[in-house]
Amino acid sequence: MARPRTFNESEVLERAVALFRSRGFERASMPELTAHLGICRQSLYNAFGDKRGLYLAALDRYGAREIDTKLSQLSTAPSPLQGVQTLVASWADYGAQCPSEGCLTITAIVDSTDDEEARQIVEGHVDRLEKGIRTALKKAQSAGELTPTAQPTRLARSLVTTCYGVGVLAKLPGSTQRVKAAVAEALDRLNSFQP
Amino acid sequence: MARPRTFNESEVLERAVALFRSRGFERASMPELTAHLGICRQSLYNAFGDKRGLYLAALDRYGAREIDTKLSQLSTAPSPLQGVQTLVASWADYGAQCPSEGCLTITAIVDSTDDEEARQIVEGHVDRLEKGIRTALKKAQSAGELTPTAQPTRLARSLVTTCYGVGVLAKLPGSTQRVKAAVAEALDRLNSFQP
DNA sequence: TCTGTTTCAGAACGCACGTTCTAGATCGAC
DNA sequence: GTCGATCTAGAACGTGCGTTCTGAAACAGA
Repeated sequence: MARPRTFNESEVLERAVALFRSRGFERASMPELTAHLGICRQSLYNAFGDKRGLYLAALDRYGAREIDTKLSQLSTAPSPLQGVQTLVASWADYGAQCPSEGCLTITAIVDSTDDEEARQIVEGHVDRLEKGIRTALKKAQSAGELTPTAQPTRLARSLVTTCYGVGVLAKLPGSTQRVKAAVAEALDRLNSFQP
Repeated sequence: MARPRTFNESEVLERAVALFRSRGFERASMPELTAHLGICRQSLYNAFGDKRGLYLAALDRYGAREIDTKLSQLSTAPSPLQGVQTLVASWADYGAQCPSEGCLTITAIVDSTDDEEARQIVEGHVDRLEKGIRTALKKAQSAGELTPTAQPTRLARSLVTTCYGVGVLAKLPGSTQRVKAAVAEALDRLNSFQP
């Protein structure tokens, strides 16, 4: 009876993510969105309610995928500490990224301060990243990769802060060296707790 | 012949800074601006050209004042190292700030990616902060407050990144502990280079 | 084939925006 | 007092926005 959806909602969402990343929520207009998403206005409204609904869905999709990617570096590493090292080192890649591919989470933090729902979505992603790092650091400590004097919780919190600092400054073309330095310092700090 | 300006342009600019901080560039509408600035539309256009002109002026004013404040902590301290320590420690205050008082520099970095002029303004401020810290660290090293193994340039770059990471996460209500941890870690890292 | 939903293209809606214009009041300089 | 620029208040401009509506085409299930 009912005709199933013909367009791929997941692909549409990914394209929305891309546009929101490069244009932001306000500047990404509905005409632009429909053009890049490959579906007409009406289908978009049927699927996501309105522009903000699409944005929240894109925000959640982006954050989940981003954090998944980061955390997978922890689980696939030979050891917990090496996992964190790999993860932190990978942040240096942000320095070489195209400015139009900035972190959507950071964008949302900055200009969705008055959108409680958006805030909760991004806060969830940040928390998840921090938790993943903290867990890995605790494992590393238990495994003897870190000295007992290391403070996994504090370290994890600090590393997350560095991560988002890198995410912001990477948007400034002249910050390549800053990003590299921040990553190098974070790694040195981490390694200073090795026995 | 000519009648001098009656309103205080400096005060107007400060009020513009406050509104742009809490609302962002796009959301701060002209009616809102004229209401909060205490001058009428026409005067605003005469003085600043247009909305973007006012924004750039506010951005520059904010950044200059912000960096001035930070750097003054370096110059008034008993020693170069204590100056940096005081400066870094003060970033923890961001954690307790009202969300509507976020860093305008960060806002500009995030949603003025395609405004070359705005980008240059904020890049100048970031550079100035980094340079101030680097100079202080070099002085500290020369004075024997830091070991010869410390790398002032790299440290300064890393600290600036931490500063802006703190600035972003401070906008998330649940980040008080993260901000504190980042500051504490940065201080520990700094102090680890003391002879 | 029929039926009912989805998709499409595009027109149309109301609204808020940044900006410009008009006209009168204000006030320092001459 | 006169001149000329500045400030005020408010109407009005055009534009682009998000959204809704219209009607026809596409297409899966009965």
